[in-house]
Formats: sequence, structure tokens, C-alpha cells
Amino acid sequence: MTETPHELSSRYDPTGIEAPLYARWLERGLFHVDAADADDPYVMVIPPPNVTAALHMGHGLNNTIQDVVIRYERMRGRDAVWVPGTDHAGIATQNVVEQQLAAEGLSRQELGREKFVERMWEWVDEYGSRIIDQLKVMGCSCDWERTRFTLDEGLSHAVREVFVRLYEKGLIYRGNYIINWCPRCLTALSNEEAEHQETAGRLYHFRYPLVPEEGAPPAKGAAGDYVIVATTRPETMLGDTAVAVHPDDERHSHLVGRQVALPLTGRTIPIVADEYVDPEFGSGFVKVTPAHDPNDFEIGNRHDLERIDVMNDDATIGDAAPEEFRGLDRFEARKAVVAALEAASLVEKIEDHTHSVGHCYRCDTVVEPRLSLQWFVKMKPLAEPALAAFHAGDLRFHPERFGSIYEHWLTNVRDWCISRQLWWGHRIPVWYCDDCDEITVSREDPDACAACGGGVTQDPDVLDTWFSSWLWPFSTLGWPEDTPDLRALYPTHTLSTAPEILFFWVARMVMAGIEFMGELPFTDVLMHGTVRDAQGRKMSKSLGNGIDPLEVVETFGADAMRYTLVSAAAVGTDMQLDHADLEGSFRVGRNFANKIWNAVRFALGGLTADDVGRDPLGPDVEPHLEVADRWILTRFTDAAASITGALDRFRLHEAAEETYQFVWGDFCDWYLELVKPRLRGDRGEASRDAAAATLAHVLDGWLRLLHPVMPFITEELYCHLPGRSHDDTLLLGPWPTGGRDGEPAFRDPDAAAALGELQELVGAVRNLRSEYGIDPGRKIDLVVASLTPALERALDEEEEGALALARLEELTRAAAIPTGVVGAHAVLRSGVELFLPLEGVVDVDRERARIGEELERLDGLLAATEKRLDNPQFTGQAPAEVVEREREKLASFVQRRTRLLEKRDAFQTSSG
RNA sequence: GGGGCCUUAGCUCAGUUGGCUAGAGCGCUACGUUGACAUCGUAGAGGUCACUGGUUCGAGUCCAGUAGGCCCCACCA
Repeated sequence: MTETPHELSSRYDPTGIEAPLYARWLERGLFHVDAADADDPYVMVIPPPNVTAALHMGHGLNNTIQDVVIRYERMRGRDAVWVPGTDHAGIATQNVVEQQLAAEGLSRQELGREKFVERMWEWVDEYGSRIIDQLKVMGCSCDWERTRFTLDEGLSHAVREVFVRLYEKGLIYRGNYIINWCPRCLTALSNEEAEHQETAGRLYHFRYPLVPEEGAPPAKGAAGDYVIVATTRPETMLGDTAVAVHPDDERHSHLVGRQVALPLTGRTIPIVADEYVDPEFGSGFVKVTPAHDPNDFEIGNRHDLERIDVMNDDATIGDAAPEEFRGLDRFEARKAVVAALEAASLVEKIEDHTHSVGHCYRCDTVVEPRLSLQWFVKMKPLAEPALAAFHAGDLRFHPERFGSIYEHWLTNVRDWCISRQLWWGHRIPVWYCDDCDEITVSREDPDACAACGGGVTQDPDVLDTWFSSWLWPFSTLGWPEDTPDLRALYPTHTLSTAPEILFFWVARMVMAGIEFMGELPFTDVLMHGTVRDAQGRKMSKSLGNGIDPLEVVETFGADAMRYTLVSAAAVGTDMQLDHADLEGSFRVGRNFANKIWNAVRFALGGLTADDVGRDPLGPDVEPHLEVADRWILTRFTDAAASITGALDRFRLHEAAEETYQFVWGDFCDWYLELVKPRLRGDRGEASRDAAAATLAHVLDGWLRLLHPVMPFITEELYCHLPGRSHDDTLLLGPWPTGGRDGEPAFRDPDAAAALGELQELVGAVRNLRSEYGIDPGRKIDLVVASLTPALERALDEEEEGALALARLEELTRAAAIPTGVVGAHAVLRSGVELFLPLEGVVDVDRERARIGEELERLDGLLAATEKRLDNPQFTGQAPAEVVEREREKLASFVQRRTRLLEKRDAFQTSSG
């Protein structure tokens, strides 16, 4: 059904337009590609949002970027597939539901594992779909039939397969190591999940008394018979099992082998020699606590030291510690230990000390490095090919600098702790025999121990949430089954995500892709910037400075939000948006949408169904094209080529801004205005038809160029063009390439030059009017002389439009400017002269002063240009066209100078 | 401690391999209802491209250093 232009309101209101369009796209299945039809696939997978989190502006940005890329490729004719989904987000989601339970006065322990997991699924069912809906509101053109969840049956199957394969390959192992323990979440964390923050703390220096030894000299560097050790965590001293010194430390190495009486515990511990110790730091003695510090753990291994874990899971002091401290929280215990040592005069000194302390990335609790039995993935063998692929140039980062960060991490990668003491996630597929030591790791749940036939119990823990995410590019396509999807759509092409999950996710996906698919999961990685508030702070819930994308969509429309986000900064650059001033932040996009709306609304008034789709270069139209038509067609070709190039290089903001400039600056400000008289038929039928065909053609073209960024308004307007209906769509292209890909493209450099001169002429007139304070409503006369052929031609054809733009009553073409009349001269770059009669309008003194200033500035430029051209090294070494440009510049400066001098004289004459 | 990045108009940002009389949007100033658009139009003001030195015929762009800001990694007690 075609609607008439009159139904478009004078303001663009996205309400009631976006949702129906989206529904129609879905109905027609435009986002779906069948594996069987995917001859030329272009695939992206969404970074699956956490099911718990409402989408924030970071999602708004990232998903806009992805949608721009995928829509662009779709319009270019690729079989574009964007695989959507959500992540179960282990700790994060479990925490949220636990908080919900706490509000009901319940705990997960009270509920029991089975019931708790049921609760979790209820949550997922409720909120998972809400996130999907939010993506739809933003216009994301995901292939929703492929929506996946990391705990889906299929993905769980993939996780299980991967665990078993890596175990069989010896890349998964279980062991006692120091891990980051969150005493609040009661689980192990990976290194990446422990976020280090600078924290003001204290460095405590304690005295450990030496056990006297017959005939031995006293310890040096310590008063009398003490050694002095330092620590930031005094409570761990309860678990000390040695004191270490560097073997080459001349001051202390003679004490190696002696015993120290560990205060408060009644234990004696040895002094050992270890190269880890830095003799320069502190006293040169280090207390060794193998169960609570990663370095000490290593030292303990080298010296076969006992590991004494003095804490419980919740970081209260446990039974291994002296009775007086048991049950105390670690921070209370810290005070108690210091107090007790002080009472025994064993505190040497206490200093302020800032150091970086790990915090749980989910609940911000200080993590406790702690000895624990966990499962790990051996990373080195996986990292090497991932590094090699990068070095080979098969994996590209945008911006490039993220490549070196990726490289650094992989080069120094450490084993990945993958077990979590949670209930929400993929259960570790390991069974322990109830009777013997046999461990069963299996694709199928075993009933009995393979070794002794006894009963088996599954490991209670689940896997790190990223253990499913790292398989995402192929698990979503059906792996480990050999599905048509997997064969057709893997590998994917581009991945767009936040830089903070480069290690968590991107690097690990690369490793998994190579390991399990034998091929990189994608070739290009876009790292988008961080959305910050007006003070440059990261947007966060706790600061309350976040912007809700849905609120923005509701107020300004999805297109306005998308345009604003894409144009706000280059990919990879942080952007600032003021949460307190949404209007100020998003008006750019909103105003642009309104401009587009009105431009098309105007065009609709002048176009018929016959005009739309008529080729302006067809044999019956082309001969009637005028300069303005040929110019806008040329400009369009250039803009399309440039925008296409920008998108190919992922320079989305350049593409967006350039489209803006073309639509607003070229099409609206100039072409529409020039063509108005012709559309009214003032210059005859053929001219009208040529203008209308060109107008319709170029309009159609830029609606397409704009569609990836602003999908709704472009589609809506496209469907409103005469002869079109909502059965039509822009979504499937074709994309105007501006002659890229070897397609023919219209270019007329002469017309471009001619219109350029016409624009300069109009601009000069406007400038003069404004300069001399001539009422814009008052039409004036103008004389032009020394016309170039280009301008001559432009004036012949476009005079009427140009006159209107310059608000001229009459334009006189002359061979030379008139003499003996007071007026203003201006000389265009092309050498064309303007003369504006100014009988009694001008303040002479003011004018003369201004001319003086201008001359001064011009003299400076002239001198610089002359100097450059006089330099043989410049003329010899610079590219020819640069030198040529410089010559032209000089010529125009000289000419301008001459005119200015004449002008000054003219004013002097007229005043005298 | 190691690595990376940033510093360009009042604000937010562009400035490809050095060629720039340094751009855009917003904001600001002046004027304006020329029936697509006041969510608009026209014109204008506003910048020693953080600082210092170097390379070069030529530096916002390359190099070194200084100051300020940010990010990532890291087990120095």
C-alpha cells in the first residue's frame, strides 16, 4: 500500500514506526540464512550478554557496531549471519539469585542444590528473553532462529566433549595450587577474575626469635637474636613454615639451617636458602607461608616444607591456628596477631604501604590467595598456535595496538583454573570412585568405577563460565556434531567486543578454534571503546551514571542513538556521554533523523512513480542532465566509494560522518535548493524530468548508504517513495559502491568543477552580504567578470537556482568590473571577480582597517609560499602535484593581494 | 615493577604512508518564518595542534626527553 506524502508529519517521530518495521523484517525472515543457501557467508557471533544484566550503553555501542557491519555485508549481497545468544555467567547470575533468596530470608544451602538450580532456570526464562527483546528494539538484525544459551543442551555437549578431549590429551589436570579464593562467593577464581586494585595497607615488620645454638654468632641486621621479617598480611604468619634468605646474602646466609621460634604458635621453623628472596628488600629475610602465598608455595615445594592452611573457606581462622585466634575473621585476626606480637615486644615497626590487592570481579571482596585442590587447563600448548596465527597476520586487531596486548598475554600465559565451587554452570564431568583412587572422566555418565566396580560420585564443582564461552564460535553452530551450519558458517569473520574481555574470551576463543576446529574462529577483531560519563568515569550501576539504551530509544529513536554512538568516536576510542543531559548527548542523531525525514518529505512532493527508478543516465534522460545533476551524481559516486572504503576498514565513524556530510551538506543544502525551480517545471518538462530522475536516484542511493547505521528511518522512507510500498525493502541491497568492485560509476569532473565555482560564487555573495550588513531579505544586484568557462556553463544552466540561493535581483555578466562606482570587489580562487555596488551602505574606516588586516595575513602566507617555491630542494623532491598546488596557491595569493590593494584604493577614493 | 595509550577550538572528537592557509558536530555571536526541515537557514568569532629539543626542503603527523591524564599486565614479602 503506498501512502501519500501528506501523511508524513513535519517532525520525525520514530514512535510507531520502528516496531512495525522490525516485525515485518522478522515476518519476512530477512535476517535468516539457511546453511544450504550460504554460498558467500559473512558470519559474526554476538558476545553473549549475561542473562542477569540489563543492557547498558556499552551493549548499545557494541551491538550497533555489529549490526552496522552485518547490514553492510548483507546489502553487499553476502549471506550475512549474526548469531545471537546469552551467557549463563556463572558467579554473576548465581550471586543475583542468591541475593534474591537472601531477601526472602533464604540461602542456597537451605534450598538445596536441585531446588536452587531450578530457581536459576526460572530466572533465566524470565530475563534471558528480555535481553533478546532489548536487542530487537535497538534494531539488531540477528538470525534469531540461531539463538543459543551457553547452558543449552548442545553447548553443554560441546563443553563436555572439550573437557574430555583435553583431559585425554593431558591438557587438563587437577592439583593443589595457590588460587584466588573469594571468601564471599566461596569459590576459586581465575587470575583474570581477580582484579588488582591499588590499596593503602601496612607493611608490618616482626621479630622472630632465633632458637639459640651453641657457639653460633648472633644474627646481623637484627637486634640481638632475632630475624626481622615483613608482611602485609600478619594473620598468615600463623601458617609460616620457614624463613628464607638469599643463598648469596653475605649478612645472613650463615644462618641457613638454624631454627626460628615462630611466635604465638609454639612451633619452630627452619631458615632456608632460596634465590627467590631479594636481599635488597627489607631485612633480607622472608617469612614463608606455602599455603597462603604463591611464591611461598613455590619455595615450599623446593624445600619440601609443610603447608599449613590457617583459614576456613569463609576466611575465618581455622583449626590449624592457635586457639585464641580461631573463628576470627581474617581482618580481626590481623589486629589480634599484631596486638599479641606487640604485647610480646616482637613488632619492629609498622609502615604505611600501598600495594595492589586482588578483588573478586563480581563482589569486590578482597580475594585470598589460598592453597586449594582445583582443575586447571595447561595453556602453553594452546597458546603457541594462537600466537603463531597472529604473527602470520591471519588475525587482525582493530585498532592494531590490541595485537601487542594479546601477544604479551599469550606469551606469558599461565594455566587456567577452571573449577568453580558454584552450583550454576556446567558440572565437571569427573567421577571419583567411592572405594579406590580411580578417577573417571567421561562423555557418558558412568554408573560404576571402571577400575574396581565400586560406586562413583561426581565432582560437585562446575566449570568457569568462560569454559563454555571460549567454544562459542563453533558450539553455536552445532559442534561437536558435523552439522551443515558448522560446515557452511565456520569460520566466522569479524568479532566485535569490549577490550576488557580480550583475555577472558577473545584469546581463548582463538585457542579453542585452532585446537578443535583446526582454524581460526575469525579474522578481524574490533575492540570498541568504553562509554564514559561527562567526567570521564566508566558508566556503572554503583555510580548511577549509566544511560539506559532503551530509554534513549524511547526518547530519540533507535536510529538517533545508533548514529550518535557510531559517529561519536573511532572504533577503539573511548567516548563521553553525559547521563545528566541526554538531549545534549543524542541531539546530533535525532536532528539528523529529522533532517533526513524532511528532505525525503520534500522530495516526495515533487516526485512521481515514473521518476522513481528511472535511470538518470538512460538515453531519454541523460541528454537533459544539467550541471547540478551531473555534479550531485559525481559527488554521490565519490561519497559512495569513500564510505564503502571506510566500512571495509571498519572506520565506522568516518562512514557515518561522511554520509552525514553528503546528505546534509551536498544533497540538502545545495542540490535540493538548486533544483527547486526545475522541479516546479520552471525550465520545462525535460529539465524537470532530468532533475526528478536524478533526485530520486541519488536519494535512493544515500538511503542505502545510511541504512546500516540508521536502519529504521531509511527503510520507512524508502517504502514511502512513489510506487513503492512496505512490501519493498532496502535490507537486501544492492549497496552503492561508487564504482568499487569494478562496477561502472558516473563521474563528470567538469560538472563538479563548475558547480564548485558556482558554490564559491554564492558563498562569496552571502559572505559579502553578511560582511556589509545587507538585509538578507533585500535583493541586490551583482556584477561578475572574468568568468571561467566552468562558471559560465554553470550559470547558463543553474542561474535561476543560484540566484535564489544568493538572493540576487539581477546578475550582470561583464567583461570587466565597472570603474568609478563605490562597491565591493571579491576575487574567487578561480579568478572570477565579483562586484557588489555599495552606494552609501558601507562604513569606510571600518572597511579600510579590515582590508589592512587581511593584507597583512596574506603577506605572511605569500612569503611562506614563495620561500617554499624558491627552495630547489622542495621543487625537486616534493611530488609534482604538491608543487603544482603550491604554484596555484601562490598565484591566487598574488591575485588576491592585487585586488585587495585596488579595493583599498577604491575606498580611499570614494571617501575623499 | 613491566607494557600500551592519550594530551588538537569552550565541550566531544576527526586528522590515512610527513605537504595544513589544521576540520566536524555541539556550544557561542549576529541576522533570518526564502512554505522540506526553527530538531531549520546564512554568516561569523574561537586553535603558538601539552612543553622542550632533534630529523627533514617541509612536522599536528617521525625520533628523544619533560609535564599531566588513562588503561592493561604483574607473586616483590
